[in-house]
Amino acid sequence: MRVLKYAILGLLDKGSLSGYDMTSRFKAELGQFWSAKHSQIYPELKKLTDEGFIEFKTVIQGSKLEKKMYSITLEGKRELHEWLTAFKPVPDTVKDEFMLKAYFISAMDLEEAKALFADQLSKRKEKAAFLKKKLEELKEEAGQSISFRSPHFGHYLLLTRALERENGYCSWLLAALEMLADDQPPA
Amino acid sequence: MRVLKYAILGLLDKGSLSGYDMTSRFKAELGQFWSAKHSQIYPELKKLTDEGFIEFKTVIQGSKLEKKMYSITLEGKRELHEWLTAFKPVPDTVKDEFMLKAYFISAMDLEEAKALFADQLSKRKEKAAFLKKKLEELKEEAGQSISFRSPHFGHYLLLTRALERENGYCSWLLAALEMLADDQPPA
DNA sequence: TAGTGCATGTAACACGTTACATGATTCA
DNA sequence: TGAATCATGTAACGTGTTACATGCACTA
Repeated sequence: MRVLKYAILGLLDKGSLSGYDMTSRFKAELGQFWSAKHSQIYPELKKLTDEGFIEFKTVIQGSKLEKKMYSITLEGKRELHEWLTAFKPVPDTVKDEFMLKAYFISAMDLEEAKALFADQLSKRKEKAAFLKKKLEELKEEAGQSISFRSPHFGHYLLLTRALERENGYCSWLLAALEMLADDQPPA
Repeated sequence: MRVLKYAILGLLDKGSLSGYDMTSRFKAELGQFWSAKHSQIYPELKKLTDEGFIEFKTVIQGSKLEKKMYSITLEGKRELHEWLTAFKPVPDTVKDEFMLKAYFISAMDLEEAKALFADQLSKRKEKAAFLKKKLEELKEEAGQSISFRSPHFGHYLLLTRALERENGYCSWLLAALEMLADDQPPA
């Protein structure tokens, strides 16, 4: 369904960007929920240009370095809007390698399972703390309350969801670790 | 990192299965966190057999229909165990197309955003209800309390995590919808 | 006997990552 | 002047989906 196509259109709808800029965006905030490497972005930009959804102007940076600043066309805006407002089913599978290990927990012994879950909890806690800090920075930057009209609303939604996701994972890991701690070894 | 390889080894560690059986498992419980189509499974089974991690016996079903019952080798068990107990970093990106739309919310008008979020909430609620029912069925089937020693523990972990995941998504959607409802249109 | 499910496989294509390849700019 | 960052592209490979292809078993 070419989601990268829409990710690019959405980014360009907020303003002109180079391919390099997009790569950076995927590494930053947006990266919690979508990402792509430059090797995938550049060919997609070419394709979208050919299809007429975006266009570019070559800009000289410094004295020689060329970069292509892309912007969205009217056709592109229409295409983006159509995707945005379309209802889609919830995906059946959201892949999670750690949960696959959890499903196979019976192939580990108790101490190994405890170590695995404890490691995961510490890493998830760290990520949650990082996201919490990001959210506090955003709230400070945005000043008063963030609402639908705020230019930061999209970013706010992203961060609150990512934080909720990590916190939920931590709660579950903690509950699982408690069950492991309660284990009664067979006599 | 060939995660499908380990998913297959993990499934076979619990008992012999045909390729068809594995496809069914991915459609059922395990499918919340990992899945693969038969077109990907069959070549992987061949590869794992060549590598010596699994082996098969051809069984006749009925009078003619042949099926290959795979089982894990000692080498395969060692390989599985190594993967299971290895600590890995939390992935930077867990892709979520809906969250990409949420990030681009400013390209929609208020009514469109409300409709999109309301649709997603109703679908997520439905999925949460389905998972809750599955969890209750498991608890009933397992009888007394489920612990590390229970053969259902892996399944229990999977279901509780999947349910927590959907419930968390619902809470966030509800909070977002409240913010959209509170919108003060500019005079 | 027709439809659904069981059972296995390959081919073509789409999506994604790693590696290869090059060069300019900025700042310490 | 060396390192990090800006900037763009292609090639090879790995993963994942859809479509093509076939045939048996069960049951309504």
